[in-house]
Amino acid sequence: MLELAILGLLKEQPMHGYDLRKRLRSGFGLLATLSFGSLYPALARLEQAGAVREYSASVADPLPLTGSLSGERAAFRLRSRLAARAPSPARGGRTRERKVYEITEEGETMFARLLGEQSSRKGDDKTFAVRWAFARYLSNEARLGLLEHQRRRLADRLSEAEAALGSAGPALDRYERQLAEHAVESLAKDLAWIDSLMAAEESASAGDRAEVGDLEPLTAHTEAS
Amino acid sequence: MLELAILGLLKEQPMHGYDLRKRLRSGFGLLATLSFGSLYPALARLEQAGAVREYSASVADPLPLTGSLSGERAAFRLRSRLAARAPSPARGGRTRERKVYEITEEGETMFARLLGEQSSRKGDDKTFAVRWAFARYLSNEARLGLLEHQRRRLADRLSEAEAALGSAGPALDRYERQLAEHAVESLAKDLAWIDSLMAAEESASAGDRAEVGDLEPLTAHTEAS
DNA sequence: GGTTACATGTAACTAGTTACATGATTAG
DNA sequence: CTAATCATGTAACTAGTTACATGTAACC
Repeated sequence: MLELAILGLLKEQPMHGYDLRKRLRSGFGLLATLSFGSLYPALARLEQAGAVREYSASVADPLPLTGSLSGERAAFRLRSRLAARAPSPARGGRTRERKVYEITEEGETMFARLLGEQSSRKGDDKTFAVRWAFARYLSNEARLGLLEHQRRRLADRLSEAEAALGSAGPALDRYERQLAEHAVESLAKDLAWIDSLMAAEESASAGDRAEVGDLEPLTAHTEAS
Repeated sequence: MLELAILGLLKEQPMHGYDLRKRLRSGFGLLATLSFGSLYPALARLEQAGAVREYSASVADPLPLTGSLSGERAAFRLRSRLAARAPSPARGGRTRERKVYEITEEGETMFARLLGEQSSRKGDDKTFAVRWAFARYLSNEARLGLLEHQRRRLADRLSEAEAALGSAGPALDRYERQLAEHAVESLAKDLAWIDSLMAAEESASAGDRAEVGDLEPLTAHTEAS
């Protein structure tokens, strides 16, 4: 899952570890506690597997993290600029070695595989969150499949939680009951969220097929960005 | 955390592994996927540490999982009954070996330590959930401390998530935004839940001190079970 | 001159997972 | 008689964590 997230971020833009961690922590709320102790080994594994390539960089100007250049082109320009640089940077520049990673062709393949690989064992909520963050790389059908899968998981957990409240309910003390009730509420809300995403996907899909007029077309194309 | 949950359940009643797993899966929504591969090693570790004691049992009548006998007394009666049984059970009885575990004095101490140990590193939501399930074993102050700790964690994550939506918001695609917005909503809801628990604790605490009349005493003693 | 943020990594540990292996009991 | 459920366990693996170790650069 961490691999998927790293590859997805590197797909947008080459980055070094420290920035990757910042993006991972803020971008996906659920990876909020990611530490270097897991990030760097993960990068090493990805490099070993040929999914990312690293070039040591000693750059005077920081990487354009807020830049609008997209993917491959940004990487290419950055490499060119780095290659053209003198080995000893100007005084006041950032001389500390930074390993900048970029995704390879193999990495792109791996990313696609990890993103699509939904039926297999892996399936916690964080994994779903990471996949959904990169849902733009999926086909409409794959997105719907992902949502259906997650919906089933949540529905199962919800009925288990409801059953637990129903059967063991009277025997629970106030704290256990507070916990069980909150679990049910949270799951119900997550489920409703998934349903809203599915509705949005379905109307977007209907819109794509230019079938306007049967599914409240007002909401079909108000999607931003 | 698994250790804490196991000890907490065994504190109520001796049990064997299979039942322990059922209780863990249904009782705490968050341990829903617990597998034997982690449960049995955990029991072995606890036994090694002297926190639980095991007696091989070959019982014809199933353990009274729904029984109303509490803790020590139930364990005592069960042991007595087992000791009095003939070694070869009647035909049709349950001859399969079942290892019934019970908590020891050392285990009680360990449970108390694990339950109170809040400031240390451990701190995911599941850990909080397990602790809250056993909140009846904590003092009023300890309960409030636990809630305050969890509140701080959630508030931090919420402001991070809000900041991410605010700063990176415009650059996010629709899927990333859906994710970020849902994260903010979920965290806000969890935070509100913690606040309601704190309010309930504070009024219960006020009620305990017999200071009626200053904190809307109507809600102070409506707590169930 | 000190604190904070940047930057990379390793070692030991925590806490689980899936897949496999085995076998008894019960319900249809 | 066969499938489901009960019951216990091991081996190999996954995916992280904290604590340690090291140093640079920017800010005040």
